[in-house]
Amino acid sequence: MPRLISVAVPVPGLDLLTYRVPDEFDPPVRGARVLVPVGSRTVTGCVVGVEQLPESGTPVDDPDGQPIQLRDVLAVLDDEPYLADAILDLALWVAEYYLCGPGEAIAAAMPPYGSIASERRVRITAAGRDRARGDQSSGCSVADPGLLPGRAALLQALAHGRPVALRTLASRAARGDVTKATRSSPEPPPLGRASQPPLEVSLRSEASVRRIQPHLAALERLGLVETVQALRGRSEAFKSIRVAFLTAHGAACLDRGPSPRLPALGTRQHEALHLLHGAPAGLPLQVLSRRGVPADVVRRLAARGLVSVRQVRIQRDPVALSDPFFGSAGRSSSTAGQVAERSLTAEQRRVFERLTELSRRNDFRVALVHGVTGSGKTELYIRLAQSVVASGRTVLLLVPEIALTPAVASLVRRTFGSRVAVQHSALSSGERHDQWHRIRSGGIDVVVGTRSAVFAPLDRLGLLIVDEEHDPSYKQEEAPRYHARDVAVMRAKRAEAFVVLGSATPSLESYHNGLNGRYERLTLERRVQDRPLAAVRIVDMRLEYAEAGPDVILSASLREGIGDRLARGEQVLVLLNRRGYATAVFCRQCAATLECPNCSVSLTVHRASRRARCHYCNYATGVPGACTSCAAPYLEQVGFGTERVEAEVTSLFPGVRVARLDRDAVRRRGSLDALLHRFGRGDLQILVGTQMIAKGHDFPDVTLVGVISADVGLGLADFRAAERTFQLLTQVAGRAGRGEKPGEAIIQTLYPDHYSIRHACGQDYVSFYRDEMKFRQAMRYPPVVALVNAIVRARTFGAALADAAGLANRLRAVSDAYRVLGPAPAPLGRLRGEHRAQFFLKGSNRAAMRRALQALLRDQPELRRRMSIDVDPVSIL
DNA sequence: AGCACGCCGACT
DNA sequence: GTCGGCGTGCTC
Repeated sequence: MPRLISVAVPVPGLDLLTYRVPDEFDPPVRGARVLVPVGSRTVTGCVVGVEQLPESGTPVDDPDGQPIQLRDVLAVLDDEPYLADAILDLALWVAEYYLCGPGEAIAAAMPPYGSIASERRVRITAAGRDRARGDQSSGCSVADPGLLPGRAALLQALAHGRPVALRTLASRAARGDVTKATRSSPEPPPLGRASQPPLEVSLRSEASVRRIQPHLAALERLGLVETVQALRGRSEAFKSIRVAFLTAHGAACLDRGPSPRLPALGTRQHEALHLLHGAPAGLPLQVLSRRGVPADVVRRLAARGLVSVRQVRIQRDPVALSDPFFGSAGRSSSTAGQVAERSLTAEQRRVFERLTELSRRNDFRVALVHGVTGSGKTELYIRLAQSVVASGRTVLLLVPEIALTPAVASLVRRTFGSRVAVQHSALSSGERHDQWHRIRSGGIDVVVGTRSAVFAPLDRLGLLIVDEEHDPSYKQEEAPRYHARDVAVMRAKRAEAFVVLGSATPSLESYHNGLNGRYERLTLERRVQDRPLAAVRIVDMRLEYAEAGPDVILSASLREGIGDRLARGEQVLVLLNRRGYATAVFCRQCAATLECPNCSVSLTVHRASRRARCHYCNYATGVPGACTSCAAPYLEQVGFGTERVEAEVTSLFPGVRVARLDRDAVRRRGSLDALLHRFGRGDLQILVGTQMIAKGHDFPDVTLVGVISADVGLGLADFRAAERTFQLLTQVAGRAGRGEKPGEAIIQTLYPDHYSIRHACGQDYVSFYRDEMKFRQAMRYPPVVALVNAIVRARTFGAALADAAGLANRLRAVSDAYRVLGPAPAPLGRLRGEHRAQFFLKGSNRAAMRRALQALLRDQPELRRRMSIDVDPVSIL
């Protein structure tokens, strides 16, 4: 009787599928990977359940009760679980809680190169080759009269004979304008009303694949090309290097000295033997060549049997590569190397003792460490981790985004040596792969990583730390839309481990849980060494504009403040949470702004690239000289971003060493590290940037932080706008005065009386919490209720709204355990060419909300394509 | 997410 | 008719 397994496949929204295991296979264990057919392709799935075929009847029925013809597993890739039960179960919980498919959630827990999938490739046939050759020899550029030009071009692109993946072919076609050639008329679209805006097709490779598909089908029908299914994936993702060893024979020759039987050894060959003699573990060929022994010398020695060369698997080491302490930058000057020696303040000691006590109970608990910026939280984390590792359990330390990871990682590395692994998105796939396998093999005590590291395959987990737990980057904004902090808490619950959430500005959710007793609240009110918090000064920009005109960017106070610090050789951070040079291009004649053709936002001017760009879909166009709607030449660039502030600072303080830190400036790998390094070393005096500069860096020479337009974001239609603003201002003010010298923050705003700005100036979290909770209570927003956001996409706005209304009504009819709000236009009414409507579910009965949505998706699985559901949304924009 | 299928308007 | 663009449904 055939055995059956249920398998999670990496197909969005698909539930578990059941496959038969052919008798000749050993049945796979839960957590093993299997190669299975799905439709017309082959994918890597993960075994979630192993079952026996029922005695008779139909094992699996489709929704209409018809039995499904089960297919066979093609291959079993693992003898033992690839994903441990703990990880697999955690991923399945994520799928359930965040309403995504099990395969999607499991994919988030998989390392790079963990999957193999089939890929359709096309290859030219003999007949096709004849035909293509005919084209070339005929010499005329208008090829084969029997073939459309596009098809002839595709054939030419395949003429070399090797199978080509569709994606590759499509991009080649897009570049080589194969598809353009298929368009009958080369004339540009008529001017006037451009009803179809030019979607940036090249960005959507899926679309270009789609475009060539029918051409290929036609060529295949003609017998000119054929399709081959090839498995793609890397069998050996580990990196290996070639290492030379002295053989016994070689060693003997050396001992005997110059042997009459080996007269032809050159000096370099001798040298090589000597070098290898001193290195019993062998020497990599790379090292030998650096010491003057080229590879061919080694090869000759190997041919004589004096030396053997072996492939040795090595670990890529991302920490060593990007360790800022190879210089002397950033955190190093105040914390690194001092963790062990420095004695704790009385307050730190009290908190540390309590944390240690809680961690020793070996059960599930959550502590919220609410400590002001600079109160030494990182130090506590590391000491606590030490004590947990000493007790034989492992530690997972989550940090927000990559900006902080290298600094914290190398600090941790200094404490724990090589039993530390790092996981974050800026690592190459190869590095992440290596780190993942190191963790899984059990040689790791501490993992430091960003969001996705919450799935790190650590065993014997004793402690999970979520640093800066309020940080929005813990929320994944695409499927699976999980929140790493909440997944960490769930993981700890299942592993009976201890969780520490730390922040100077806790999320309202966590603080609320602290007050209601679900989390234990521990407070650090003072900075280490009793350093004062930065003095905060508000500059009312309404007064500034009245005095100095509407074009002022840096207020008189801020200019003066910067001048003072520069004179004293101190450093300055300038925050503006908005990228680019100008935020919009505005026509003074017809009042139109230059908008993205695909999204309902204005384009941002980037000066460096001389382009106007959409920050949502990446559409870019040249900055026009005249209005695109009325042709008037009176265009004005309004609003400003970091690029403009950088230019302003440069012109106000000629000769000052200033740099910009935002997503545009650090796109290249390693440039973020380099920039932070230069600033930490004092090569730069001023750093202008977005919220990236606010995140946890420790630069002791920064004594002034300036905030331009503190209210960016307050106007957004997001119920977390005030919380975000408060957090950002408090965090960035915390960057000042971390060394010997006291710090100051100057905050420019149009709303000096807004409570989030007022309380941030007083660095008064508790008052902010109280005021913000009044708003959340009144409006019934989290953490008062649970919130689910659903966005429905459609071709027209009317269709999106109508579909959303239908769904909202169905949900209302199912249960009254929650409220359904909407539908309404989504804040970004148009995104990437699609219209969007949204509705919300609010209620305190999460299970009821989840069940209703699950039922909806079960009954209308086609919705998956057009609706996205966000449980516990962090941003509703 | 792919991928196949089938409909429909445009054009030869 | 044929071509090509586009929406829809399916995947054990």
